[in-house]
Amino acid sequence: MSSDKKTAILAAVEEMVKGRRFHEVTMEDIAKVAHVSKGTIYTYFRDKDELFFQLATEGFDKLCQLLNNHLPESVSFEGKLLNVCQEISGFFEKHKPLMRMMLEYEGRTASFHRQMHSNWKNKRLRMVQAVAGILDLGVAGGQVRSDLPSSALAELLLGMLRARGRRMHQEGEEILSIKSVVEVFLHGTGKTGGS
Amino acid sequence: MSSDKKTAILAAVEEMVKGRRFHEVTMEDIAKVAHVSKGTIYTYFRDKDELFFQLATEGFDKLCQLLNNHLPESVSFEGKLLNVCQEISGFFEKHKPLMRMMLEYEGRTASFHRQMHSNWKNKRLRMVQAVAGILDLGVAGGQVRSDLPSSALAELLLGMLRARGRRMHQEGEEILSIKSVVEVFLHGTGKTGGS
Amino acid sequence: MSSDKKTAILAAVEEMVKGRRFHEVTMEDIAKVAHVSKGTIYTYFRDKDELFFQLATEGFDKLCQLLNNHLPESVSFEGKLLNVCQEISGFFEKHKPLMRMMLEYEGRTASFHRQMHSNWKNKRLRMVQAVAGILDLGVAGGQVRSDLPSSALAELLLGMLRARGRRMHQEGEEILSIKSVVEVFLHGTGKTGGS
Amino acid sequence: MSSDKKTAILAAVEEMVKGRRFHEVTMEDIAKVAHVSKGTIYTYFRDKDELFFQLATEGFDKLCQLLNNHLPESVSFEGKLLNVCQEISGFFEKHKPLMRMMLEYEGRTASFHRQMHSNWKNKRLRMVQAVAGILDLGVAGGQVRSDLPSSALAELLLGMLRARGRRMHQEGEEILSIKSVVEVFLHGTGKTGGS
DNA sequence: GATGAATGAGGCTTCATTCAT
DNA sequence: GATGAATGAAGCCTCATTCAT
Repeated sequence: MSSDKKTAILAAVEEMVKGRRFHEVTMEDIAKVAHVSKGTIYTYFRDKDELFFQLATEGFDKLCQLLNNHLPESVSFEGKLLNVCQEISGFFEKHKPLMRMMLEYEGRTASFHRQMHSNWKNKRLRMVQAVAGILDLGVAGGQVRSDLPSSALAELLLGMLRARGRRMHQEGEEILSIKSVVEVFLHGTGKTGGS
Repeated sequence: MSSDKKTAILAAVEEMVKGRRFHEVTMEDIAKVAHVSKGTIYTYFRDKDELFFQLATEGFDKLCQLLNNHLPESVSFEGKLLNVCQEISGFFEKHKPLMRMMLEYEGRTASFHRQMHSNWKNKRLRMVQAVAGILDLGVAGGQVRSDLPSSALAELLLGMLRARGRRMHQEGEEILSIKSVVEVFLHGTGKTGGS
Repeated sequence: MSSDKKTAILAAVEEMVKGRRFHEVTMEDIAKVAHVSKGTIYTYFRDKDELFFQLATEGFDKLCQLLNNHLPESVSFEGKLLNVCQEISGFFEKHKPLMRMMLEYEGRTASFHRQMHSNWKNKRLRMVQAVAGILDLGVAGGQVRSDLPSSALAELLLGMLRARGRRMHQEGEEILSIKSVVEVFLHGTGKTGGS
Repeated sequence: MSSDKKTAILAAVEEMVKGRRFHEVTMEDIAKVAHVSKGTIYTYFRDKDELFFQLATEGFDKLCQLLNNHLPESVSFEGKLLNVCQEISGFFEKHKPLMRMMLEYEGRTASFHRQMHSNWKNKRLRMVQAVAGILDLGVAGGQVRSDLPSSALAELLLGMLRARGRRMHQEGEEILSIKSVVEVFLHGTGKTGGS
């Protein structure tokens, strides 16, 4: 039951972060949306920063879980990779404001408890490793080059997916499919790169 | 002379945005760093939001200027693209906190003057088009596939560069070079993708 | 058993009042130090004010008890008075923070239950009377002047002892002994005042 | 003009401290009584503690000033001492709540800026020395014993005056006059002590 | 009786903004 | 145009108190 309230609070923040910046979301409003009292928030979170940080961190956890649970949906490596990218993109889409928030924590060394920062780095690393793990399958199978570290390639792939998520829709129309992104990632933009 | 103060104010904000979030940078501090009075800031900017927004917007302008001025430094398309990517990466590196700030404005439909938002979209579009313009050279020269819109590819490339900028350094060591990123972009990660 | 808890709570407050002011001692902390739950405190005390007030009041009771129990330790009046003053000083020393707290209630007509205030006055009066009772022995024996009310003289003596307690130690060294205070009280500061 | 507001704020606090404890006087109320805005208080005082502390400290200053200005009102030492004691008592009477407040700071080592505490000790010392200075006249003139430090005697005298101030009035009637206190101080309570 | 999670009024403080000089 | 003292709305957070278990 106690965990109920914590969940409700986090959900409220995630909801309110849409279209608002950190300082535009007040504890008062969060309490109202979460249907708890202001004081209750402080039972579960030391302060506003920790609350937001925990939400951001949870994003990584959820994504990791997703990646670990949905791996074996295809036999071929390319199929697996596409599946994974679709999951990731869906997650980005669904948690867009959360993602934005998480980005805001990037490189923020100051203004945070030391423990928070290391926590952040660990969780992010684990998420990237989950993607790199998929790419390693491709390396083993000979479909992915081995001269570059798979974690670095994973970062590039994530960067592409994020870029796609940001801009690849216009007035409801999809400009660039996930399939295309994966294709570009695997074979490049060169003329001969088509499948 | 009046323009001097405006510049000083913007410079102060850019300086202070390092490691601080919007609500952690106060008008008082800005005035102190810019060596102007608090009231003077309001001579040049309607309010704090406009001040920050103008700074973020200026980032795009500067990058556009950079891209337009430094195009013809190489003869081959690949060389040109590498040059451009190096410029962009350098810019990202130099203005990292600014970039983070700009991200905060992404997808923010609410809480902004209507004019601000359209201004933002225009400037960003122009920046992407500047990159896409380079890619068009490659399309014309046959080095880049034409079945995907060049602006979309430009976004992907920018996403990769940003991802690299975020994580590709560890303890001073470069994990992934810009050259590698361009290579992956042009030829993909497939085994045969090497140049 | 129930009285045990009440005692523990009062002891906790006395402990915590050292170096902290009323509003710096929280019910939460008291509960923790007393090893009871927050709610339990309200079983024994109506509210925080009553809790603190009862502690302050207890101080007078304890002192009265002390004075009544230790009277007949010397035959001569001067000896008795010295004994009493030593007891009082020791008590002041031991319960210094409590004494400070009690001062806070002096002259506080507002913000208190009517009953509290009269309770306070009664207890204080009884304490002063205990001291005046000793002085009456001196009056009867001809060692103390009778033209001034003994209760008034008792107040003066208490004031001197309190002043001594506050300042008469410096880096462990005793500047003014209790004996000297009693002597000044009895014979004044005049040149011929020595015994 | 700026000093005007600071004075008004301090006056407001002194007014409000009557019958209220520290935590019962709110910044909101102070602002209201002083006819300034809440924010203005923070232009002149770092926080609530500093505000109250400065008021308490000012008490010593005022008293010192008083003592230094009113010395030469009588020729005889006894007359001078009586005059001084009357000044002090009047001051205690007038600033009773302030005095109580000042006492609350006694022995409070924790919860204060280090500088505050040393400031406090200095000011108090100077005040006691001002009284001791008078007593030194008596020592020089042979009216006051020299075997006890004059500063210690000054503390005792102050303690007596404070005790008198606290309790020597009852329903408008004066129980113990200042003259009597001085007399007791000079010649003691012994039978032969009368002047 | 005991507990401690929940409450929410209210405190302190900050800070964007104004405006008289 | 420049200044910075003054403003006061509004934010974060605390903590005395209650009450269901």
